[in-house]
Amino acid sequence: MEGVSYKKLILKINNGYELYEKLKELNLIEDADVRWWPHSGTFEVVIGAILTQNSQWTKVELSLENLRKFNLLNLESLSQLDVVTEAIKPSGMYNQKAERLKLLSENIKMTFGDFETFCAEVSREWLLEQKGIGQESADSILCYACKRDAMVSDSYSARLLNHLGWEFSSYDDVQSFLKSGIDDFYDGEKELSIVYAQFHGMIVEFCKRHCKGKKIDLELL
DNA sequence: ACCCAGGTGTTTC
DNA sequence: GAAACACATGGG
Repeated sequence: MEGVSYKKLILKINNGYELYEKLKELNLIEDADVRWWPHSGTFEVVIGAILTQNSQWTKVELSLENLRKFNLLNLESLSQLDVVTEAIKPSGMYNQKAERLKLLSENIKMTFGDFETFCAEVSREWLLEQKGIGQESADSILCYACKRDAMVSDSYSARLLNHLGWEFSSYDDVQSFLKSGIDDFYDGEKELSIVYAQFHGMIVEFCKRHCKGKKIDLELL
């Protein structure tokens, strides 16, 4: 294939909804995979949200495979610190993460009893009180495990928006921008929670392909 | 040998 | 508050 020429254009994005529409044109996620995060709606998402912190998703998949192999993907088994630590080594920072998974699973059991009740009743505030769960992980869990209307922001979102000419100083600011316009212009075809879920998914998929560190190729936008 | 990856908590100014 | 650091592995 000779000289694929990309058309470079200065993209003017005024709010989150315009970015959402732009990304949608690129077919970054499969239609069938409605919520994008693997095994959305299951406890595995909660574990993945911790494991993926500052590590590559491909490594998280290895850790999740190990956990699955030893039947550790459940609230009861995560208390077994030693085996869990061993299983999640591929995704790094395993001592911290294993300790935090143990604490989190124990607190979920103590406060909600089971995962279904947790999903139905947990609040963002409760999640933020847990050691090892910050704003991004809290929103990821709400959005992809509990299927709530939560817009996840992350370093990819900030980086992408930076390259589009926007600067933000906090997680909240980036999140607000991403949500801006969506309530007003959204046509109601799908649930809002799925719009948010896919929006963040598309940002990640786009950046995984076109953003490396501080570099980014916006040719495709 | 360096920088990075679907962050968070702690310490220090 | 913000800035610096630890956490830890494996790929480019």
